[in-house]
Amino acid sequence: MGMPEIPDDSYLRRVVAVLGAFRAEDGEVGAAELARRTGLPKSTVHRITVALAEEGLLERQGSAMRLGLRLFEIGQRVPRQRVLRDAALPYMTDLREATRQTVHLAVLEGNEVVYVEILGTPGGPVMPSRVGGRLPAHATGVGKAILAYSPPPVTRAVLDGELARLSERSVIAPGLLARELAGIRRDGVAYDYEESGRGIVCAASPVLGPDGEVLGALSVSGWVNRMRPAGVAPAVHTAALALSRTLGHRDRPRTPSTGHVRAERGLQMAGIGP
Amino acid sequence: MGMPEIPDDSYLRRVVAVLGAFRAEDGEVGAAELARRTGLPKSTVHRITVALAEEGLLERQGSAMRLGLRLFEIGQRVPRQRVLRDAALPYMTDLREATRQTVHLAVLEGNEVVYVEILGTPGGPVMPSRVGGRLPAHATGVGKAILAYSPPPVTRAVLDGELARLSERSVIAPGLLARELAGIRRDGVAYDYEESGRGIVCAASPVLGPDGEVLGALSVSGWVNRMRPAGVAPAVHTAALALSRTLGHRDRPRTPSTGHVRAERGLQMAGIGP
DNA sequence: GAGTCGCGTCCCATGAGGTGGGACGCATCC
DNA sequence: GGATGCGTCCCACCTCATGGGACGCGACTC
Repeated sequence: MGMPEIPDDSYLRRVVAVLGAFRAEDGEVGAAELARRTGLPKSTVHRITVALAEEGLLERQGSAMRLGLRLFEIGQRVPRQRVLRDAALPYMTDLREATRQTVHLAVLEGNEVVYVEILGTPGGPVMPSRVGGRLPAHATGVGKAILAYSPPPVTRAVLDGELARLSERSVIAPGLLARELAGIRRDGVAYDYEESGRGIVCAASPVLGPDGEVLGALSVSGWVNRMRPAGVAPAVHTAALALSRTLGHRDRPRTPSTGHVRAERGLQMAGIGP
Repeated sequence: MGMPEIPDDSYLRRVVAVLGAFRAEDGEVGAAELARRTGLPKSTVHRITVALAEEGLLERQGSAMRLGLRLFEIGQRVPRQRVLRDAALPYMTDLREATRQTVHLAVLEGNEVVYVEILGTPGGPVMPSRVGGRLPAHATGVGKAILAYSPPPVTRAVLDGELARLSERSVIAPGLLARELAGIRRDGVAYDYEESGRGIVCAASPVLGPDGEVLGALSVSGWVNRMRPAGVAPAVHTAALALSRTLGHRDRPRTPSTGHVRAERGLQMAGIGP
């Protein structure tokens, strides 16, 4: 009866668990705290942190430790974010210049979006988003834009999963969300009316790759009483289309099932680099 | 005779070696290529990459693999870059606005600087620097600014180490470099006259923390015939001083040995928060 | 079409090394 | 002084990483 103590061990899993135990807010953390967060024996955490520090992935200041700079270096080499960010940055600055609002660039990972770059504005609202941070895809503008152009299995997984609410206006009804995604596919623009946070609205558009696959999304966000989503939508849409084109996209954005998709080749946007 | 085959194994070291084998330029890499770069047996690399993919640190597209988005997420949580970057960004945009040149933010790691943030300009030169990339500290403006305010042992290690040349004007004479660092301590500004790359000049100033310890450096770079380093120096110096003040620095920047240094507490800039 | 090369994958006997409960010293707090 | 938390270290057990080699595959060459 019952799982035999979870056979799911392996050294690497524990190491990653320790690294993942560091939260975005905290700087230095003690070994005991890490043991508590990971559920690993104190002794094991101690040994792992010592080993990680030897490799430079962790920095030890006496007995307190924090994530090492080497992790930042490696993280900046991740193609999914680097290629997209490098290509998108000029368009993002244009977008901020034109709209005077906060500009977001995000990609999808599972049921969530990961923010790759954010260009803020001096007087803008404090967004719940952080570079490298995650938010439920269904409750954000960028997330809905990506989901609308994702392969059916991906979209279905989100619709069938748990739809958490970020604010009282978050759309958490699967049917309603599915219908909204259809509308986004038709317009090429997704809206967020205070669904990700109080007082924050947003317009977003998908960024498509060479084979019509969605790579991420751009968005413009601002205070509900200082920005009209429909007003900035053309700018966001245009910027996303232009960015898609520089990334090699040829067709007009359509339903993923339409068009001549060469799915076998995958993203293969490897050689774009410097 | 000679080293007995390097007893220096350990699983973790190999795992980190595999992750480090990914270069900034390349997107997807094969297992055989990784084995070649790391010097590890093909069989070992295969097993490690499979394990890494299970943890999400690597993404496998068929048989090709690339660094996973999770590494980017973790990398963005590294305090050394996050706290500094968040605090510096406003000053950096001001600096770019005022000078219309490329602005750099970097920290020291060993004998090299790691670039934390770069604000480029449309018409500016292509710099050898990349966010998350490394360059020899002694051959860059930011590097010399940091070294000038670093603890003696750190500076000595660089002076005694190998001083590689990035260009024909790189300062690679230890004595000359030491004298230049003394001048930087006096002025609060470091210059780079085509020492890091052809046609590129730069002015840099150190960013100091609460206890007078150097956290990093700001710089402004541009074409040698379109920017006068001495002209932008006051702006860079001012921005660095202002940034240092927001980070809790109280005294005027002096030689690290001067002033009431409370070194025991270390950086401890943990709680500055999100 | 036979040969060759490089690739990713898988197997398996060996032993290196990760495991974790527990002990220890040390601070801090009541 | 007792209690609680911390980081560190030890050591007998046994899991699991090791890497040489075999295999199938596709892409070339002669």
